[in-house]
Amino acid sequence: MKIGELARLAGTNVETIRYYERDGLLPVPARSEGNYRIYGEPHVQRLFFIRSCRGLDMTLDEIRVLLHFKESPQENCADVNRLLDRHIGHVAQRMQELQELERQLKDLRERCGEARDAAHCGILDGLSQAIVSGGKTASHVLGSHGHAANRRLAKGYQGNQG
Amino acid sequence: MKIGELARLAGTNVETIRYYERDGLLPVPARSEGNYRIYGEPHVQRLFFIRSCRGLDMTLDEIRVLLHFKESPQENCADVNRLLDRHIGHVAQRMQELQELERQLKDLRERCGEARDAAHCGILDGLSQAIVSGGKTASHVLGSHGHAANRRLAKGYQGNQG
DNA sequence: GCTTGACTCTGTAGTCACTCAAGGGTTTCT
DNA sequence: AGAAACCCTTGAGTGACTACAGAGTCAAGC
Repeated sequence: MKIGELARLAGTNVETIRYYERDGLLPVPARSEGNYRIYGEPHVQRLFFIRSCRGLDMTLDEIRVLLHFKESPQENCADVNRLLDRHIGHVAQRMQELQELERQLKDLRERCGEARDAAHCGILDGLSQAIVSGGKTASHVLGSHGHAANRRLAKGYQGNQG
Repeated sequence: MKIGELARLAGTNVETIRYYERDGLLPVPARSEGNYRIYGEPHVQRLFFIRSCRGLDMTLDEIRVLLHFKESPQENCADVNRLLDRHIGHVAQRMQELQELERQLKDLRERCGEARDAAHCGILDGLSQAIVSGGKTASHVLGSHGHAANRRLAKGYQGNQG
């Protein structure tokens, strides 16, 4: 099959597939006479695996490790467990951070229950006083905002400025 | 004061300050004879404000809006409220996503309670079957992983591969 | 006066996981 | 034959920084 069909099957877009190929996650496929990439079932399987892992928020590097284990079935899979455990740890940690964040934001929000002029806005005052003094908690996990790329995935979200 | 002192005060590093200047978040400061940036109290205040907002995971664009309101005290601050409400919504949504993620990861983890060979690893099997078929939930908020930059902030975290 | 070291400057490139666009070639349908 | 749909490569852009190269500045000590 050609790249478009593969993309449809996997629910990705074609640029992503080509990106994975460049990045070494997908093997270089055969080419047709007209220089089109030609994929087979193994590619479908592999792409599904990758997308499945990405759906679990794993990095491409983590996925690379998992793919390695899939390719080497004789190896012990303790490392797979470790990788997953660590990943679960990251997710849990990020959730805690977000909970704290939510608390702080709600605190802040209560400082300005209704609209008045910015000069007396409790929110701006609160931010000015750097009420958020807690030490840098940022782990390897990122904030509540994604990059532009991901942001564009969000059909319902239309930029910040309103 | 010079940029290094400002950085120490705010707990940032100097590149970040110069970045904010380039990006228009910090006003262009005066220069010394030797072409060093010279900052005063207003810069300190402003940088604190920015870092405070960043600590709440706001984007630089969101912060730009807030700074605008700080500069225009006569304006009505209803937009400040809206911005904060929306931000709170994003955080809440991301938390829900992470909860679902955690559930899936733990499910997956249980498929391989103890180490055996990768050929029979329930985790790899699970990932291969694309058990995570739920629709793309990615909102404008991002995954549990940050970029390399953020990752480097995490003193305790040493890369993925182990 | 000279050296050493800490600090600062500009400019550029890299991070992650893609996405988008330009400018062309190929295939398929009518 | 012509149009539409698909595919190709290359390069640039996203956010919020970080890192580095190569140069200049400054204060302290000898």
